[in-house]
Order: sequence, then structure tokens, then C-alpha cells
Amino acid sequence: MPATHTQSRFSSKLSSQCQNCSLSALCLPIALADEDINRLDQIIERKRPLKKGEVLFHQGQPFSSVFAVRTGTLKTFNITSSGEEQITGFYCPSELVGLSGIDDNTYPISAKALETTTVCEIPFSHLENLSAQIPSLKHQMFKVMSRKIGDDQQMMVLLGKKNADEKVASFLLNLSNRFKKRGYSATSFRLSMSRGEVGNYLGLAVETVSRVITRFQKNELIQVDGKEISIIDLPEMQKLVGVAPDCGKIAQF
Amino acid sequence: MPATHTQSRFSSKLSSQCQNCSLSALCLPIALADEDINRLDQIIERKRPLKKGEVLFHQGQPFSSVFAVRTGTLKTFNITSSGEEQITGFYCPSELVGLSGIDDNTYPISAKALETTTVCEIPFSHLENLSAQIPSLKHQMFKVMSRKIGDDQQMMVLLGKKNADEKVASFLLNLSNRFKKRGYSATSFRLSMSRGEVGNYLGLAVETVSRVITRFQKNELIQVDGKEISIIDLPEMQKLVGVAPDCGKIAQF
DNA sequence: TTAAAACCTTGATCCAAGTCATACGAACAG
DNA sequence: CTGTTCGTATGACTTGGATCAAGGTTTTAA
Repeated sequence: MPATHTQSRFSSKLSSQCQNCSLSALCLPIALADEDINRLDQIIERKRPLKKGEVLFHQGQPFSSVFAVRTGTLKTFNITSSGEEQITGFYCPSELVGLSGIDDNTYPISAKALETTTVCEIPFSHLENLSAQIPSLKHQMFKVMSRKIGDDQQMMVLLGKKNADEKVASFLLNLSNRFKKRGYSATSFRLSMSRGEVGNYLGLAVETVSRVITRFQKNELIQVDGKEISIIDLPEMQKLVGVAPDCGKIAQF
Repeated sequence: MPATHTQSRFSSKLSSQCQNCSLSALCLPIALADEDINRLDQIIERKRPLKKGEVLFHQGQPFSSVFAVRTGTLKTFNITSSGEEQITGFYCPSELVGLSGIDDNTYPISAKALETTTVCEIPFSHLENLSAQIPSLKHQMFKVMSRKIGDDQQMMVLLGKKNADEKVASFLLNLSNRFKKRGYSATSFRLSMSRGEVGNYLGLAVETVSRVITRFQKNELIQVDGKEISIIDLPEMQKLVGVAPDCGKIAQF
């Protein structure tokens, strides 16, 4: 399909990269002017792909940048004093990682690729400067961080109050929504994380995750083939996590 | 004690209010110029005190302001689809409430006073404008939100991985740290929330909270008289939550 | 291609914490 | 002041999910 013909002289090749890419969550919703997108684009460093298992940044390392996932998936985790890994989040394309490092100029978590993953590095000092010049960008930054706070609080509800079935169902529906939002199928997708990682994230043992998934399949809520998941009975799944039909956000982290 | 004598002509009575008050967490760490503090001060509305049980804002209500607690305590919570209350946080003096409302201009949680509580209302649009003029204020905003994200993630670790003893100990030490930070005793304080609210927050039944507290007292880790708590054996408590001696932040939400 | 390693599933058993029941003290509205 | 409600404590019982164990499958790397 041919590219749009009405490009301003500022919206170069770089600009169109930004428009297609992962950063859409950060910039597109506020409809930045072409010129502004271009300015944002110029501070971004596109990095070589990370291979599965490679680390983007380490817990404790000095904070310098936030990263937008372009393709692939990341997990963030920290190592507890007893040496176990605790996964704090999974990041899909268009999502921003590293925001929690701003506070004391140190990443409090590590980020590792679950599969081959490309990211855009956004040096934070540049982003901060630019956000002083582009008010809508600053507002968008606040929104992104605010949303993260709200989402994390929903996650707390999930961890504190829900049982294993509700946790796994919430997790699957959450992924489903995230895929849907960026144009992929909401009902059929591939888990890039292992059962063990899902369990770690949800506060469940591997065996429990496995059993719940098997049971969901027996009850014809989902169809499973290894890491491929199809959601068969979406309404029933939603009932399971306690989503009111008219209220997509609540109780779904 | 007499007030400082070297006030600029801009740092009026209002300014000195800000310096003593709850907002210190937001503005003092970055050492705003007197003039800037004054400007911040002028957008803040000081409200009549909330009585115990009064609601500051309701879940679903349009977002307009963030609030800094000056005295007293707030809890934030949301009502799940099944009608139960899920507490997502407690807010002590100097802490900011309502940041999660920025995202979609709606408060996703309610905030209610646990005791007589005074807050400063900071209209967000004004704050955002001002932050465009005072770069260090904008940076401070990012820091506050970033810290919240990091803290919430520690809370997830707590909810997902810790047992009842570790949860309650973490909770008490976290309060202890917050009191200490603003100059109160780190080892002797009053819980403004009920056992039920603690349990709700930590994902535990009331009875469990009660039993753990009783046990801690028997083991001479703490001394309890109703809502008054004294931490007797701080090192042992820290060992319980897995704090490395040289590392105050980790695993303590 | 194949061996090793990592991952997944299922069954059997166990225990931490939830639930139920009861009682007593504190707060509070009338 | 006083009855009612709310908060706290503690014991008895139950249970969801962890743990242990073992076998099958997929992925990885040589």
C-alpha cells in the first residue's frame, strides 16, 4: 500500500517510523503535530534487537532512558533478598518500560527479553526537555504514568483478593485486551512467557497454572495448543473475572 | 520557635505554610526558590477538615485535582463488581492522593478519611501549567509518580509472594519508615486503620491479622495496646521481611 | 540428528490461611 | 447513661493451592 502523499516537509522517513511504531501509545493519542513527532523522533535511538534472554537493563543500574517496546516482549522482575525472581510485569509492543527508574535515578527492576525483541531507547533527559517544549507531550507522559499507577493497583486487587481461576482468567483477558488494542486478534494469540513465568507473576505455583489452564480447556472456555491460546467463551471468561458487561476496565487490571 | 527571619518579599505567610506542610515531599526535596514555592502555594486550596468516614472523592467522579494530606490519614479503595471494598493504599501526611485519575480524567478509586484529616487541594490543570514554567517542579512530579510506580510494584511482590507474617511485618515496617521520614518516632505509633482494613489491604482475613499481631507480641517483636504499636525488636522484624541490613528499600514496599 | 535441558502435565499429600462460631471490650448514637 | 454496633481476640474446622513426585513433551544447542 502506498504511503500517504500529504507529508509536511518535516515528516521525514524518521517521522513515519514513529507513527507506525511502538510509541503510538505515548504520542499518537494526543495527535502531535507532524513537526513535534519529528522532534520526538530525533531523540529516539533505535537499538539492535535483543535476543531471547538478553537483559535490557539491570536492577540497580543507573537510570538513563525509558524504552518503548517495538516488537517482541519483555518481562521486568526483581531479585528478592532470598534470591528468587519476582516478575513485576510483561511488556508488549507500544508499552513503555523503565518509568520506575526516574525516582532515584536507578532502575529498581531488571528487564529481560522473552523472545527476540526490539526497543526504542528514549533518553529521559531529552524527553524531559522536549516535554517542556511540547505541553501535550508532557501531559501524555503524566497520563502514561498515571495509567500505570491505576493498572498496578488493579493488579494488587488481583493478587490480594482473587483465587487461582480468577487470576489466570484475568491474565488471559488482559493480554487479549492489549492485543486487541493494537489491532491483533483478541481471541487468538501466543503466550511468549512460560507457565512458570505466568505463575510467578500471578503469585501461583506452576502446577496450579497448568491445572487451571487444563480445566479451562475442559470446560470449553479456551482452546490451548502449547503456547497458542484461543479464547472460545469470552462472555463466560469475563463473568469469571467479574467484569460488568458495560464496564471493560474494572477488575481486569 | 521563631520563624526564619530571612524571608524574601514573595515568601508570605502562604509560603511558610507550604514549607511546613504536607507538600514538602513534592517541593522541598528539590529546593524550589522561595518565589517558586510562593507560586505553587497560590494555586493550592486548603480545605475544611474531613471528619472520619467522609469521602474526599468518589470512584468514577471526574478528575480535577490531586490532594496532599496535611494531617490525618486517608485510605483509597475501589468497589469490586461483587460489591466488596478493596483498599489500595493508605496516605499519611505529605503524601499525594489522586494521581491515578490523570489518565482518563476520572478517579478510578475513592478516598475516605480514617480520622479527622486535612488536605490541600491542588487543581491539576494549574499544577500542570506551573510545571511547564518550573522545570524542577515538573521533574519532581515525574519523580513522585515514578516512586509510586516502584512502591506499588514492591506491594505486588508482597501480595504475591509473602506469607501472613511477612505481610504484617512489612506493613508495620513500612509505616515505621514513613513516620520516621517525617520526623516522628519510627518505633512507636498509632494505627489509624482497623485490623480489618489492614487485612483487606494485605490480602488477609481479619482473624489472621489479629493472630499474627498477637504472636508478634508473644515473641516480643512488638508491644501492642489496641491501636498503639511499639516495635521492640526492629532487627528481628527486618530479618522477617527479608531486608538486607545495608539496603533499606528492597522488599519493604 | 540427537542428547540434554527446560518446560509442561497430572496425581497424591500436606499445610497456611480462610471460614465459622463465640465472646468480650470500646466507641458511639440516642 | 445505656443499648447497639463495631472492632478485636481466640478456638475449631475446612480448604485452596503449595509441595512433592514422576513421566511426557518441546526447545535448544552441539
